[in-house]
Amino acid sequence: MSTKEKILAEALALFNERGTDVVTVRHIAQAAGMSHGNLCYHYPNTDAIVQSLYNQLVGHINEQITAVATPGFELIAAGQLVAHAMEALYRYRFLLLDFAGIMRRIPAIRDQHQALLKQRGLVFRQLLAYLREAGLMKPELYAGHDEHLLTQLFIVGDFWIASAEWLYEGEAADKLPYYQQVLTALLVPLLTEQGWKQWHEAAEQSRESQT
Amino acid sequence: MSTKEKILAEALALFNERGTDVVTVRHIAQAAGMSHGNLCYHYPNTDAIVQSLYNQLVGHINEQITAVATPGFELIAAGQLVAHAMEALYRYRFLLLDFAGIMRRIPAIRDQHQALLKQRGLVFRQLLAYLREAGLMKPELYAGHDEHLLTQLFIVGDFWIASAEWLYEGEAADKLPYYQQVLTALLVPLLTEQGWKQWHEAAEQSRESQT
DNA sequence: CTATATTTAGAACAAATGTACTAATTTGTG
DNA sequence: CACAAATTAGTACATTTGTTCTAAATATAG
Repeated sequence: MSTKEKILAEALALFNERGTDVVTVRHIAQAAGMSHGNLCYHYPNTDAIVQSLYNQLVGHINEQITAVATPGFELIAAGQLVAHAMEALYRYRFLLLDFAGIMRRIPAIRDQHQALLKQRGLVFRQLLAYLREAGLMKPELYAGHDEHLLTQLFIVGDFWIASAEWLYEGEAADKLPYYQQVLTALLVPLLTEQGWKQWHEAAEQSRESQT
Repeated sequence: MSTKEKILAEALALFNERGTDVVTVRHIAQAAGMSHGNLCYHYPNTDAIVQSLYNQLVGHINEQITAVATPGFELIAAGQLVAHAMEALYRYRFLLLDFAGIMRRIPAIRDQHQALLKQRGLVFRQLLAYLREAGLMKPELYAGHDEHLLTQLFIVGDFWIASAEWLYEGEAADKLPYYQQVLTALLVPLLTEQGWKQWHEAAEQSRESQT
């Protein structure tokens, strides 16, 4: 493991445990077993480290998107993608736990994240159109409901982590599957009977693939 | 306005604007036009101020609950209550924007908030039971969906503020009504036809009362 | 091997911060 | 008015932090 990788790994652990606002270059250097002078040679300050970790996360998620992407959209593939994305997000959870502070301090990340969500919005609208075309989803409940649903998906998709960190009371191993269910449960009431059937089949197949 | 009130007011403005992690007793004292020595006489540190502001918020919301509470549950009253609570939450938005940092730093607030959400959970389950008894809401979609819905309501109910702060792109005046719609849209797909009708009437009445 | 570039450790310094303390001022009360 | 309690301003100091700098150590290329 290179020095830079070591720094990022230790910083990630500290950020997740203590929060970006209290972790300093000296803390990270101590955890990584090096002088803080050396650490500042590689990364001038903690913001640069946060930026690198954010890039790592986006890289991981993009990798998974290209790995899972198949010609012809499949509900099962979509489920796997969401599961992988949520795992990655949880490994870098400090980014969303300290969301406001990071967005304020590091404008580059703020701009990137806003762009990311705009792109996600486009993909989601395509997904909705496909599901309706295939007769799997009901038409829009009222004018503007799709927009509301999109916002719900963004909020739950980003901030389930804060809920998981402070309010979840179940088994640790069930945590991520539970919040994946919470997220998909946003769509379930909007499925047609046919969509409901297909969703059940996909859920069973994913359960089989786990065991 | 007493000195303590002045301190709390200035601290609230600074916290909302800059975040709790960068605002110090000296900043607050300067904004309030007093020495930081004096400020520390009233509140030993910023955490004590945050705690007081949290208590203020809970106080405001409880006031509104008792003010709106009427014998026999009314959907209109519930809508007003949600609107008022969201307004109060938005005035104290730093509490939820810096959620993780505050929960970590101030265990008393963490415990209070966890207790608050447990209580909210009980009220919500009663609400669901009432709505189903009155034939306004469909039965549970699948075993465990009520639990998922409750988690969705908690996440959106707390973290719509972060979304509103960084991602909302509409008119500022429409911000709170928009997110109130997003929140209620979690329940709309679960209403029966009768519930749908009553919800429409309530929405019209609230629109009339606004003008 | 040797020279050059890279990496590392540690010192140094200014600025900011939390906290405690003192003395002056104001307020309230008999 | 007198006097005690409270409020307020300002000072002082140890600690932490970001940042820069120097010199030593290590690695790399010719």
